[in-house]
Amino acid sequence: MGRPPCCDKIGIKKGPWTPEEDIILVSYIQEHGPGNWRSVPTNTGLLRCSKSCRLRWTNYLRPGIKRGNFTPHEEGMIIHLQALLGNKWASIASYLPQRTDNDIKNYWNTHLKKKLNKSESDERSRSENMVLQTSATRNTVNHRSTYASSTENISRLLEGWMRASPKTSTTTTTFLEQKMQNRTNNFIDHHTDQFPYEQLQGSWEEGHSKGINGDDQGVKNSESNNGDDVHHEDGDDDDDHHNATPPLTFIEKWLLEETSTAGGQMEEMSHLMELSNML
DNA sequence: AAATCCACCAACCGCATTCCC
DNA sequence: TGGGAATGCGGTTGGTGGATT
Repeated sequence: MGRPPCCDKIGIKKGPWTPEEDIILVSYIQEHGPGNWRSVPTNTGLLRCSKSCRLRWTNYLRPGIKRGNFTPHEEGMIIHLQALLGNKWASIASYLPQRTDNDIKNYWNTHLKKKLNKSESDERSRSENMVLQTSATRNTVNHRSTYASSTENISRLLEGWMRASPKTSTTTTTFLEQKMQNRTNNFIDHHTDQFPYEQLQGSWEEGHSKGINGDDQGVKNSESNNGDDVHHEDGDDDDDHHNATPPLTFIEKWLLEETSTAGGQMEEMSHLMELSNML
């Protein structure tokens, strides 16, 4: 709207944050809590715009952030969720509470996209041969949306991932992560070759039309991680959205169903309901 | 050992949305 | 209710370090 970017102001510093700046920002947030970012530069004397402060906090300094390599389970989650939600990184990040949207986005752009492209091109060359041989199957394939075709490739990719992936992870630590891992394992174990994409798509589109989709409607972005080490961001309007208990999205329902059919215990269900409330 | 290439990721930019007066 | 300001989000860039030539 013609508004000059806040970081264009004279005297505003750009570039990598120094440890000193980090310390100033962290100690300020420890005292005042996150939120009200516009007051941060003025109150701390940091030569950074409010936006930059917020970004530094949410993507780097915030407690509970897990850094380093993504586990195969996390990778699988991202692939699934990207197929379902598209490039809604904030929404995807809400399902991987220890990862930031920026982290996930970077990982997708640098690793997963390449993998998928490769598997897609492999598949294309394979399917070209198939098409020549079996024209009878062509119609059903052509009637599928791009959504379906892309998820098929994802499913194939996951097939490889499943086989390579250990059943127990030594890197996951939290209850939440373990639950996610179980969900993913159960899903992979039972449905890799028969994932109901068409069904999903239908329900998803239904959800869309009812307003389940959207950045903040169906999938709430959770800034709260595993509770213990997280300062909840109070005072920020957006956090009100985050605090609200969201309705179960289709994805959550699907994950719950997967778990219940694989395990089915009530205890498990209640844990997952808890998780659903957390998200 | 130096130059070049490449992958990774922190940080920035700009648009969209939400808030507040 | 409208408009300006603040905030959130996704795309993109640029610096850095490791690998390769």
